[in-house]
Amino acid sequence: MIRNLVIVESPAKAKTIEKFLGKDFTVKSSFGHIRDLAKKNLGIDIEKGFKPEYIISDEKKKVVDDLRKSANEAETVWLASDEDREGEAIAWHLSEVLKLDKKKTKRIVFHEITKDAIQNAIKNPRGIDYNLVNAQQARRILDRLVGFELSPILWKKVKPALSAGRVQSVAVRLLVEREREIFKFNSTSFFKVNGVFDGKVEIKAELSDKLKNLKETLDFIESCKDATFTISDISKKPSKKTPAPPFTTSTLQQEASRKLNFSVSQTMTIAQKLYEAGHITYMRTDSVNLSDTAIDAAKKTICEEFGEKYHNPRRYKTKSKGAQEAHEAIRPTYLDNHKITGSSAEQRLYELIWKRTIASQMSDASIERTVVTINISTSNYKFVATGEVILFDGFLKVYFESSDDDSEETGKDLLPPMKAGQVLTPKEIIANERFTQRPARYTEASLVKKLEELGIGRPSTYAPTISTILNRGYVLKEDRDGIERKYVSIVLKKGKVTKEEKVEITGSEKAKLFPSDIGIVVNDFLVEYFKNILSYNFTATVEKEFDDIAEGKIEWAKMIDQFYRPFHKDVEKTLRESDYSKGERSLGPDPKSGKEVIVRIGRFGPIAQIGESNTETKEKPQYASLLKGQLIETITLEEALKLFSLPRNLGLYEEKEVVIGIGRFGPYVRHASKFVSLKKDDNPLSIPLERAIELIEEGRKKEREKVIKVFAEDNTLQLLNGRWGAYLNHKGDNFKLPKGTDASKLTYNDCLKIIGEQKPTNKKKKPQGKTKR
DNA sequence: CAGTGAGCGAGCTTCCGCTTGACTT
Repeated sequence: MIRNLVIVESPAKAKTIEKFLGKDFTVKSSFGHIRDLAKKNLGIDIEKGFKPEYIISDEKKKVVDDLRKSANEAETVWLASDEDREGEAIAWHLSEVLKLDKKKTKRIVFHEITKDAIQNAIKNPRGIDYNLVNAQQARRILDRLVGFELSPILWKKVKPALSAGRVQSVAVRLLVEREREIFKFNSTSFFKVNGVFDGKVEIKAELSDKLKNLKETLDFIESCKDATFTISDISKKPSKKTPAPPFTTSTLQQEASRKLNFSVSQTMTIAQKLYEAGHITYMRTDSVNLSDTAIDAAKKTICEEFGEKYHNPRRYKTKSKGAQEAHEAIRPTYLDNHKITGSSAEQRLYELIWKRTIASQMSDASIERTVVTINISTSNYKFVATGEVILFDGFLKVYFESSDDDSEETGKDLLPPMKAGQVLTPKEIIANERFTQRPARYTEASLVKKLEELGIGRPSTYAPTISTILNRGYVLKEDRDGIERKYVSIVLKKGKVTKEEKVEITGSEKAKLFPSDIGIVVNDFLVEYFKNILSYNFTATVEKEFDDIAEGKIEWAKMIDQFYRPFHKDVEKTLRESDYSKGERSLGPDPKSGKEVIVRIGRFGPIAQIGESNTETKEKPQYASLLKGQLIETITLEEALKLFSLPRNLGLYEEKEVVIGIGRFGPYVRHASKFVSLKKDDNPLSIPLERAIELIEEGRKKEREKVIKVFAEDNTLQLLNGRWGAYLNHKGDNFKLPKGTDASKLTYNDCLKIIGEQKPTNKKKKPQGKTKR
């Protein structure tokens, strides 16, 4: 017999709460939403006022059955999901699905997981807020309508199995537009002049202005030969630095990316582990709020470890409006725990969270900036030396937030004592040609930051959204090598001016997001026909209306109707009038044949094509796939023509032809009817025979190592080496080895046992298998 | 490891936000 059943969203939260409530209360979890719109036929009856059809998915049936059983037994059911739109909807779905009797059902919310807060909530129950529920239903239905009406248009007009949605399509748009800014960007050069002056310590100064061109720079450097350098002014300015607020999902993803090189999904998986182990508070939150308990604990830790003057209590306000303070910021549950046990990634992420939280409750750092101005007797330009002294480190003792732009660090060293009027002797004056910087490509984390600024997506969806646009092939996450760039360097040393041309590497990228051709074509198509939904403020606009529904100012079905009618008209018009979209672009005539060279999206990806097929003359065009990194939008005629040199015969090896080509899995070398993929750095257009042979041999070695053991008793049973280590193969079925098995020691009987006990891992998905995002 | 939308053709793909496992060749 259960007297009181409390239902929350997450099992970890259930466990914590149960401790506070005593034995009269049983706490269970709904594991998020328990039902959703049916996937067939939209799941919405548009004719009947957008009536939603909700379905409990197979995975959730067990959870629901269990909850139903407990609810029937219970005297009182307490629905304790979050206070926001989604949480209210969860409570409502529960009350509907479990057919809860209103008299014995109570809705409660708490803002903090503490004994007091929870007991207080129990004392102040309320009913379900149907306006809030309706706002959620409107959000859900709008997203379904947009996603399930736009995606099929893409299947017909671009390519099957593509997708579009309120969030993902705007994310792709951001990347496409940034890439276009980069195409268009024209870098201009200027000269930056640095002076090094003698002193007890070297004094490094920078010319206050950038010089426009080479002539001006040479004139200036010449003029420095006979110049006197005098300190004209020394000013000292106090300044301070303030700690960043505690982590939200988005800021945690950004810092873990910058400081630890984690992808956003890695960060979330590790944070989930920390949460389940009880080390940190909930990791999906947009709140920067710390509980009173946490603020007190931080005070204690800071005072004990660093002293009272390092402590400065602060309360942070979440910028995104609304009553979303249901969650706290992401923080350690026990602030006196500096470190935890766990994997190295877990430890590092925990430490980051600990430092950020502690720092947010520490004093400002106070800094003194010294600016020394140095006059040049032969010029109106001035040198400026900047020094920084930290007078009090404050929060900097534990933590400093990184920033995205990796601009060159300017020398902010300690300056030696100096006084105005002092004459300085130049040791060296260097003018280097510099270039204006193109806009930066997005990383996963900087894209999340941008989406959050636009109010698009939620903490629980940032990582899945990135996976979606990667999985659809709209976006590639890649490293790119930089290119060499020449620059001029002029040095004045010991009265002599030398001019030199130097080379630097520029534009290299690591783990950056690049839009693909398909991403660009889909984006352009959607922007042309659905400008409204693709606009950056579409979400903000509809959010306002959802808020109005939540406040009872408008009726949800009316809002949806007003959106849907014009939208659906656009959908029909687009299906009727738009052309098949393959991103075609003409590059001009082929110098050999005079036929037109075009690039476009083909059935299997972007291709270049010479000539057109002609049914009368039975003429067929030539085709060649584009290489990785080449885009329809930017490829030149010369680059495209080079692609037609594939497949290319490099010569003979062991009396058989070595051929380079591009296939389904990218560039390959073929030899004796075996295929080996080229490595990332190999260019199929220029790879030499020796390197190809190297790859062939590598391929042979791998194949030799692939088979660990074949059993004499049954040669269809093999132990093989795969991407994730050893596995068993039997007549085409694969089997996982139990954890910690030493593959080389397995006997025939051991293997038979494994096969008997396990299901093959490579079987086709169940017909009703869940979709992976 | 081909092919580069017609031209036999069923039925499928897809959204966003809540939550965890199950699972990966």
